[in-house]
Amino acid sequence: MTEIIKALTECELFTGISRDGIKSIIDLLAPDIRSFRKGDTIIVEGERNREIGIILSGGIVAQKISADGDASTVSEIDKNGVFGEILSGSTAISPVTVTASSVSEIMFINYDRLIDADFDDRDMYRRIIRNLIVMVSDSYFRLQKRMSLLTVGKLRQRIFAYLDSYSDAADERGFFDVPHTREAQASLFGCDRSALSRELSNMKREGLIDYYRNTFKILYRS
Amino acid sequence: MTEIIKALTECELFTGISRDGIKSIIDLLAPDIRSFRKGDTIIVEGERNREIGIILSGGIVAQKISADGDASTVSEIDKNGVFGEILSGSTAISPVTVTASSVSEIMFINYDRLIDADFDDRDMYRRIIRNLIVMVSDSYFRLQKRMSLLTVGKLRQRIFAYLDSYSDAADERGFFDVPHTREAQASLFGCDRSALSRELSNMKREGLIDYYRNTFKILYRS
DNA sequence: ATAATGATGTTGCAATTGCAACGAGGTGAT
DNA sequence: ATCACCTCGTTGCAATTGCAACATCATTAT
Repeated sequence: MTEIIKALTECELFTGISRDGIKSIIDLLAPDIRSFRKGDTIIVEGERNREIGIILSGGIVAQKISADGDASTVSEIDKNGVFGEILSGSTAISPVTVTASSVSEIMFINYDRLIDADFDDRDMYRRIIRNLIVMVSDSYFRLQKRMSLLTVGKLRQRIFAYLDSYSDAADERGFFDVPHTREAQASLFGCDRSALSRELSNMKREGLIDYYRNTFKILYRS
Repeated sequence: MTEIIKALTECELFTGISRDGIKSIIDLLAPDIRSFRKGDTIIVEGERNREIGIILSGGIVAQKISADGDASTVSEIDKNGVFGEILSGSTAISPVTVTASSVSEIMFINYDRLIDADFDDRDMYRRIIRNLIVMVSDSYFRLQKRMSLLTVGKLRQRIFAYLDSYSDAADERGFFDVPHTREAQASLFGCDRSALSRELSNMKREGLIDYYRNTFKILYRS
């Protein structure tokens, strides 16, 4: 039990709440804790879901099953991560199927029970509500930012927009790392991996950027 | 005052709350009501915002000002609509500039004051919180759906995905209307208007769809 | 060291799409 | 009715991108 509470202190939903506070919340909400083996289904695409999932150990993967049967991964979340919180609060049905990516232990907080709970400490209630709303709102803006990467005119502009967003962390020589593989980058830009490699080559040849694998440097911002 | 309350009953944030309830909320939160002339700035891109705006009359437009100075409209909201609620609850700065699209009267509810308010009626508080979260969560899924339109492989698939989402409202002959101009559709699909017109022609010629202007019919789903 | 595996770079070719320019139909104001 | 304006369709051409196949470079296991 103390083990669980310790894990929850690392969870965004409980930001700013003490261990004692978390303990009292657990007592009040009596959340389910369920175990999953790798590949077990947690949320089914097309169904409603009113549980906020907190990953105590292991991880999950959210996938969309296309009409022709193959699964495309939408997001992966690991220990201390939260999932299902946006869906719980919405009127929508799940756009994805969620499965365990490894042996996992997950705590489920019922959304309605959370909202309707009678907290003695109203400030603590407000704090959780604030945390919950921040998580959903920030997700919205992250998604919006990702979308802007997809809609900017040409591949080259998208690459620059992407590199810009990481260039803050450049070292004294101007080099910085990006966290995605070429394949993942291509998916962010909505293009083919080879098209991306090709355009990166072009930009290097034209003297606009320098790079090796995942380390980049912007030489000239067209 | 009764006029204002009547307007607020049409507002999503107050869904399920009686007029008396709305009145007591107004008394408690003492929201600002400000007037704007067409073109007046309400929210500035890059700044924080902690106010939920409710449009009592008139309308607003949210725009992104690109580096080369021209403004692209991100969204438009009219009477009884709400804006700024996602931004208020997030840690983000505004990605858009919001201006009045006509002479407008707007009520601003301070986010922190709303969350921290001491409601006598806790159920009413919960109701507003629920409404607020539903609005943000649903916005997330709307955005996600729009993004999926952009990322699906080919233009033709995107067109089908788009038409599908409106084909529920088909009449007995299978025709249905869509609410966007070609230009707006092209923007949704992230393509050129002429490319869209061309592909629509192709699909008509191949016998997959029939259409005239904004009225469509799906003949054969490839 | 060698082999196996995975990520990245390169390239030819074909298909898709962007761009620009123009024509046709529809709508509203005068 | 005429004109101005807006939306939509069409088309030629060039640029971009997708696809597929193969080469190179790194990393890890044996």
